[in-house]
Amino acid sequence: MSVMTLHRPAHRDALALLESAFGDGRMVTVFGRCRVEYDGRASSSLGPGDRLVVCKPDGTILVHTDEQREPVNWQPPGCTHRASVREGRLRIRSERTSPEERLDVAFERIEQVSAYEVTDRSDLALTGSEEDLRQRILDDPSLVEVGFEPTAAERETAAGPVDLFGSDAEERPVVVELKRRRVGPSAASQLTRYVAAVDEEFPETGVRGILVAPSVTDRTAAMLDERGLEFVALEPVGDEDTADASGASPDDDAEPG
Amino acid sequence: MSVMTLHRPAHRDALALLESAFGDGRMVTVFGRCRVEYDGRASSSLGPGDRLVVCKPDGTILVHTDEQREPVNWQPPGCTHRASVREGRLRIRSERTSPEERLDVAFERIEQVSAYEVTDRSDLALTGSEEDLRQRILDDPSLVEVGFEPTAAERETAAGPVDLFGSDAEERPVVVELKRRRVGPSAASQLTRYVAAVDEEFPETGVRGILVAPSVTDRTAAMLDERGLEFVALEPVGDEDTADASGASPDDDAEPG
DNA sequence: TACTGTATTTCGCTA
DNA sequence: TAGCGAAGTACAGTA
Repeated sequence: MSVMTLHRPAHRDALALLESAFGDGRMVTVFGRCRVEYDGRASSSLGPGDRLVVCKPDGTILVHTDEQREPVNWQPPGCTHRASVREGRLRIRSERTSPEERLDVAFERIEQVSAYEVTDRSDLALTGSEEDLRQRILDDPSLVEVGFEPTAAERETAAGPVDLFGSDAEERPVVVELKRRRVGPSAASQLTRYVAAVDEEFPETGVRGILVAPSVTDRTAAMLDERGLEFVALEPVGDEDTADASGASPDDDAEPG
Repeated sequence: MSVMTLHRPAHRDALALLESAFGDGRMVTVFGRCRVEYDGRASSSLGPGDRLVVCKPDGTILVHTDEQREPVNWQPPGCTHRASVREGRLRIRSERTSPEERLDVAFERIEQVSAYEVTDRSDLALTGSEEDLRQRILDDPSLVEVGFEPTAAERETAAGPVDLFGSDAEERPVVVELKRRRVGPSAASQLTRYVAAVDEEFPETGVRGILVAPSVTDRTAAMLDERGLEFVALEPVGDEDTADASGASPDDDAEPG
């Protein structure tokens, strides 16, 4: 069966399902009143409350409350889950090494336990990333500046890899830093680091630094200005009127009403 | 009842439960074969597969596969969820404005739908954050350096707020940047920015910059050195042997075997 | 494994 | 609301 569910199970029955599912590679959800203790890179303690706990076959565990996108507690992939019953509580312990981390969830009441057989072969196709912005520029370098000729992407420097490297119409080296959204001071610092490193490679050549992003904050614009760096406004995807609520997208066959 | 669950429901029955739960402020999980389309800050398309979809009453929606801590698709809190049935598929649409974003999940098969009544009043108590590191230093400034006197936390400068600001034994201004874990180049850049800003405030005073963190990468150490910045090794919590598997913690009443 | 940077980052805080 | 920086960030790519 694809889903196995127990409602208000006795702890020992819940335990049996959990152990079976952990052994099987099935995904598990447990909903009930629990406490959570975490110790590792940091430490945390969470008092009693109703939460949804999700255990994935890859060793991920998530503890979700009724709010926020982020789990209140979690363990990343690669952990080992074990279930047990001690002192009238169903416990799930998730551990890993390097770093040494431990998560303990103790249920005093279980409303529901489910185990799911999951199959998912599809990959996510995402557009609008920084990678898309880079491709857009490589397809048409004049978007940055007429005469700009990119010679390398992710070019290594003493300060780390530069998004785009090339030369301008006057053969001066050009360092381009790409951001998919409006940027703050850290992007200006980053570009500064790269330009300084390239400047040591090619002294006296007047290395230019160009930040390409949809927009910059005022303080960042000032920083760029002070340091003789440039800004070009550009987005990962062309002006496609992405958020058009009036026109129906091709694959959107839903109708209101 | 605290949990309401339907197994392999007809779409219209699943729809009824979803609409009721969205109206109620109950949390919902749906497990089944679905496709997902997202459009907003970026765009994505996800082909058919079995996934666990979680809808929270605060407007969060998560689409989880059997792998990774991160949902393959999501929508943050504040969104509006609507369910419908079109062309033989149960659809969940989650929308928000500013930014305009839309997530569509279309189920071709539903294995299980559950609605949960969630109550959670407990707050997470976390230790080991950067804030703890700051408090540790304010309690004993000599951890940074004998003679260091902090005068302000989060002190505003032209480059942004500085973690700790104060003076050394020789009355020189000191800028301290705190990190709870091993740091890379961006932390050095950050400190550089702050020191430059404070240096403009107090010219000719020999403003010092100190990075306080557990450790730094080699490249970062070189950057600090070049710029005349200093490093002090310190962790958010004292050496408490946090990851001690042999000794039982006070609140750990679980026994192996 | 360690280092580096991106992210539909999310989140909290402050002006 | 926008700006700014932290996070138990997670995650991918590379050396």
